[in-house]
Amino acid sequence: MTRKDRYQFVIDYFSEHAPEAETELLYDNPFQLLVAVILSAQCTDKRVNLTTPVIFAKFPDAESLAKATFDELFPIIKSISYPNNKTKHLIGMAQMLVADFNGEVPLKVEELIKLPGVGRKTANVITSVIDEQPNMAVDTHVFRVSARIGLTLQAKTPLQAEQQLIKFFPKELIHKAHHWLILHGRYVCVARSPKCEICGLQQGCKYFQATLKN
DNA sequence: ATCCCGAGGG
DNA sequence: CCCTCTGGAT
Repeated sequence: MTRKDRYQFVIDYFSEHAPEAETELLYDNPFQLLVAVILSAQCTDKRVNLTTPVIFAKFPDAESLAKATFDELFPIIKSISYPNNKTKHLIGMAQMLVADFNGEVPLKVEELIKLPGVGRKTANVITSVIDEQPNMAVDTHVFRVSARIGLTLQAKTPLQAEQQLIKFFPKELIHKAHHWLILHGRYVCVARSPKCEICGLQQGCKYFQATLKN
């Protein structure tokens, strides 16, 4: 199977079985999504979703979060990974939104990555989810699943994987493909003992074909 | 012991 | 390139 065929197989499968795939992070506006994605590093979406409503009840927008003190915010996100860093990042991020972006979330990757706590992956999530820009956020799930299936070849970094994925997925499907791969990685193609026996991608998956030989 | 929608700094 | 941050779930 050529790589192009593999991509088409994946597109056909998910178009039929997961046409509605979207983020599981809860949010009502770009600001809330940005906060949620910053918190999501090395943490489950489920836990993020338990935390963000408490934050937004007290700090509903960039202006209020910019005025928050460390000691006000830290206890709320204490049970998330890296609470120290994330507390500083969230407040700094809100302060920069107010200072440089009129309190609004910019929708350009180059501007987003200037914000504290916002790297390439987060910037790609925001621009693709909010604005459907053809950017592929490569997180741990996308990286692992793409490598297993054979969508990416010899990708050693998330950036290399991203470049391959945006080259082969049609532009208009990139923001959707991101969620296909995330959700597949979360529920089927999990890191430890992937559930190949219930996976609909067997016939197009490099990893499954390789394990068959054993 | 390993993994969860990573980012920043050296 | 490496390292650190660092809590909860399985």
